[in-house]
Amino acid sequence: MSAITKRDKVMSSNEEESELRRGPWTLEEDSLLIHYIARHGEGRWNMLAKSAGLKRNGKSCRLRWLNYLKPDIKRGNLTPQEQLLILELHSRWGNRWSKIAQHLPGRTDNEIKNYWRTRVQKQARQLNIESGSKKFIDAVRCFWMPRLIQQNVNVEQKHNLSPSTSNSTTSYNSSMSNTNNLIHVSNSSQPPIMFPNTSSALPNALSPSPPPPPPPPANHQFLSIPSNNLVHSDSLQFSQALETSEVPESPYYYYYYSNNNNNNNNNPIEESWEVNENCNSNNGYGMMEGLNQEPMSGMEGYENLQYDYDYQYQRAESDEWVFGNMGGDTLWNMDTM
DNA sequence: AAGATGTTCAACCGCGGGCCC
DNA sequence: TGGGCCCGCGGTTGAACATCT
Repeated sequence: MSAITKRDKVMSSNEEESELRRGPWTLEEDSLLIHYIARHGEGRWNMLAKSAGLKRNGKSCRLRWLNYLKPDIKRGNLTPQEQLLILELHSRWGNRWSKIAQHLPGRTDNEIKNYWRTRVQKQARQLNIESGSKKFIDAVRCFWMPRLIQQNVNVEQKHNLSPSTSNSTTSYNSSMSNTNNLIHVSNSSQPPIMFPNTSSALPNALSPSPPPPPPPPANHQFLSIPSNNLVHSDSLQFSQALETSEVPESPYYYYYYSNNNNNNNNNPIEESWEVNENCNSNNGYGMMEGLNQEPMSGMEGYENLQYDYDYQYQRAESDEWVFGNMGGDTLWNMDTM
């Protein structure tokens, strides 16, 4: 018999290709795939597709299984905790969707990617900031993340985990505990903020507190948001931005983000989010007080810190939130989150 | 009510890496 | 060592649905 030429193979392959179905999966196809994998397991997708009697290529079967049919796929909207984790991990790893997805059980890389493109990038467009830019990451960390944390608090209050009244001027006491696979960041009058601790998410929140964050750079521009917007509105106008740079008056509270480069273990997540209490005057943060002090003063001893801080300040007295590194008339719409 | 526009997300595509022969 | 195959990843598309005008 004549040998099968490469051309024959290509033609045969093309004929098969033309018979392959594309587009949305039918219930029948889903059923075939589910039952075949239940009996034989997954993998070897091209062979699987043929053996299962599916007129699909292996890639399509794999995608359908991993992104839709697999039993442990989680359905429904991303929770604030999940959104927070995505923002955090993306700021660390960029578009490494599968890597990010590994830390959100039941969520697929495709889902996370879609979330990023449809929600997060939309916000970036509305803010007129290039997503992925330093400015955008700042905005995410300084504004979006705290809002998600606030959402967490609201959700947990709703579930009566810790009945209490919300009081945004309450000081955080930095107490932390680790129970039930959750990291708790709690304070005396609000329910704990919980980060999922799956795959050691944000594990270093339990490590000893790093040194206090530096004061904002002298060239930081601050925007102030009236507290009634913060509390009641889902759509915050940034147009009330202060025109001039201003160091926030203390007392204030901040979230800070530390990138602990001293930690040389193999844990892929090296950062921690912590909520700290500020600190009136005589505690090492005193350089933050007052508008007339040189913002960079008080940095002695911190020059060589291997921490990369981002921070958000809240004035306890005025209940205003002040953000660093943002400018322009912008709108951040929480409705789309 | 209907067409235009915007949004979401399942599915496809191309590419690169790893493995095997 | 190079070619073929498989797998997984990130980017992109387009159908379905929602909202706006």
